[in-house]
Amino acid sequence: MGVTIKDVANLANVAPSTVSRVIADSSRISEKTKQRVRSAMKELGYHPNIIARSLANQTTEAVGLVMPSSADKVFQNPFFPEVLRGISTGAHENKRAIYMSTGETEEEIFAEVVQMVQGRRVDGLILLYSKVDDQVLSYLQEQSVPFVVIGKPFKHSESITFVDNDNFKAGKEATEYLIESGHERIAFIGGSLELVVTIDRLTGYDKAIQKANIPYRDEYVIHEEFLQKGGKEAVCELLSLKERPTALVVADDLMALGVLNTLDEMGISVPEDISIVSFNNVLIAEMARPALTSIDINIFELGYQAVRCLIKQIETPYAVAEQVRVPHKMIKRQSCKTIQMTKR
Amino acid sequence: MGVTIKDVANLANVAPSTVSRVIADSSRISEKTKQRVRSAMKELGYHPNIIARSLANQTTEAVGLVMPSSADKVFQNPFFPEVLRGISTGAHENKRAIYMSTGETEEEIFAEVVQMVQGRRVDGLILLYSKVDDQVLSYLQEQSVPFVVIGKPFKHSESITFVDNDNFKAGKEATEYLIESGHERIAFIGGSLELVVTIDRLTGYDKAIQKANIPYRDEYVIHEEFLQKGGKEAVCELLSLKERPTALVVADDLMALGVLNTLDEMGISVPEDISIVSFNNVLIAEMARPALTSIDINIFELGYQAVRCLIKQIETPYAVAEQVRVPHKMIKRQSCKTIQMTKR
DNA sequence: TTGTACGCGTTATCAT
DNA sequence: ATGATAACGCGTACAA
Repeated sequence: MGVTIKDVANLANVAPSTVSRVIADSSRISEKTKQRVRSAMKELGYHPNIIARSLANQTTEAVGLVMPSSADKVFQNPFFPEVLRGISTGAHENKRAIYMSTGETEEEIFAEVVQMVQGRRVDGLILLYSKVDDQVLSYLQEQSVPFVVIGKPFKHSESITFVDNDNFKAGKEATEYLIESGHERIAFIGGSLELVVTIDRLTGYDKAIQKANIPYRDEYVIHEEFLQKGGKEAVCELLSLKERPTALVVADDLMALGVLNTLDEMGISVPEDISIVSFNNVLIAEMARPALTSIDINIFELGYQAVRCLIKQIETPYAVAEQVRVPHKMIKRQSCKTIQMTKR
Repeated sequence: MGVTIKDVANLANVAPSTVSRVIADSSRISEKTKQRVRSAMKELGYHPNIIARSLANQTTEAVGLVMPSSADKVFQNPFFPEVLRGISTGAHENKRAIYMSTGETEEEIFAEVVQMVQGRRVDGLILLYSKVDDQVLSYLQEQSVPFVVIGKPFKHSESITFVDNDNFKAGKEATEYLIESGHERIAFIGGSLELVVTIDRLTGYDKAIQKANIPYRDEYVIHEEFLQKGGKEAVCELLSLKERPTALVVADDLMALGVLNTLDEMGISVPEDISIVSFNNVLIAEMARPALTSIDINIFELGYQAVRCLIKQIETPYAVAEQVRVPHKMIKRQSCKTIQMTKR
């Protein structure tokens, strides 16, 4: 079918190996021969067969992306397109292709990862999630395949390369901001406790209220999915309490949007009655009414840095694990209000 | 390094070709041998090298995705994650992997496509956009590589397999709905005229007002980017007119959100002062306040059907081009209002 | 039913 | 500086 290295070799009157060297721009080939070979390549419309090259030199120039298991729901969250954009940019700068997992259940995804790795389809992988007891992660570790986690691994994080925000600090700052604004009845609406990001932000929240001598209340901490539906359900729970919170720390913008709309339906206004700080600062945070005060976690950079780390790992085997902290920043908008201090 | 077909053959005391046949579950191998080989594979932890397989049988079991050139902006639109979800689901059902382009400029993307195709990295491609005079499309046609366009190709659409909505009809219906609600001063805010989808919806709009004997006004037709920023700019233009429109057909939910917020800032209320119908019905259409009346174009299905068509094309060479129309449906919400008829 | 031998397109090693 | 040849791991026509 296609034109191969042999065809080029014939036309240029050289050996196939010479053509190969010209492709690699080897310094041991005379400039004259290079010219001849190159014009032969052009004339024939030659393009190297990447598959054959991969087989010969055991490298693919491709990185694998492992999506979270609930792929159907996950794409609804703007986090993923944005992190994908960062990854895409990084991959492109490093001339790497992207290979995506398509599985939906955990088992399917695991099988795909094994395929990618053992099938030598990719040189390394990026995990777009981080959860407790992940078999994919264990597998990659024992195979010693280069990989990077976006988010902090639950265990052995010292020996794993990961890119993450300081979610503890972010959670703490969000909460402190509300405390400084005079709030004391502050609730936390987070995602699943299986996700390390939830744990970190919650711990930060905890630390902040503790530091301010505000008692921790179990009924003020709610866990739902990272979607607006989760936000809705959380609000219903919280508003049924005797002592309603005056402020909410919501672990995701999309959830916060659900919260916003539910509160609106119930005639509770933000920020007059309830203040909200959320996380991620995706587009909708700005577009919401009122616009949401949100912690910008620089999602693009998470993806971009993940690729950088991965390439580094691929190119320098036995490199030590690297931990990258992407800085966050609170973007203040209209969803928070200072209230009267109740004591002292 | 890894364990190969030969290792398995040795352990099972058979020839490598026998192992290969067991993998393919050939009917010409005795059940007894199969068992023996399989247990050998298990014992050694064997996994086929997909790269080698690809080289041998000239197939990759992977499909390539070509993103639009302005990758940075494009991911902000919820259209893409959703179509990606459809593609991902379809690919998974067909046991195909996904390769994504990472280039940003048109030239980069073109080079990548050539790599994918000539490098035999993919068996076929899906174009996630459709624009006038696309060199990628021309290239794929002349190479006779299986490919599917999401959206309608501008030229030669009969000979190209594509998956699209009936955007003409959708544009017409949206406009007719407003006309039936008593509106006559109806503006159209669309994306770039380079995009076929814009052309189709605009033509539908045109047809509808023509049919209703409403004169076409140049100043009522505006083209901006498919983002909320575009929506904002469009509104400013329209509201500076002497005769302000009473209704808007906005070609994208995200733009509509921009429109909504801009109108809000200017103290113009929706739907009391201006009615809006938009397209795509992504999550934010529902979450916007007021919730947007939007034409649901079934984005997931666009992606899903695209994969189906592509696989079909890959598996049956020389198949005729197929055109799939994904049905749309208007979702009525709170952004439209019936107004007093002015004449007759 | 199973084995032998060659080809897929490239790179790498060893000659020259 | 260049050529011949052997891998890379698998599929398959042909032989047995």
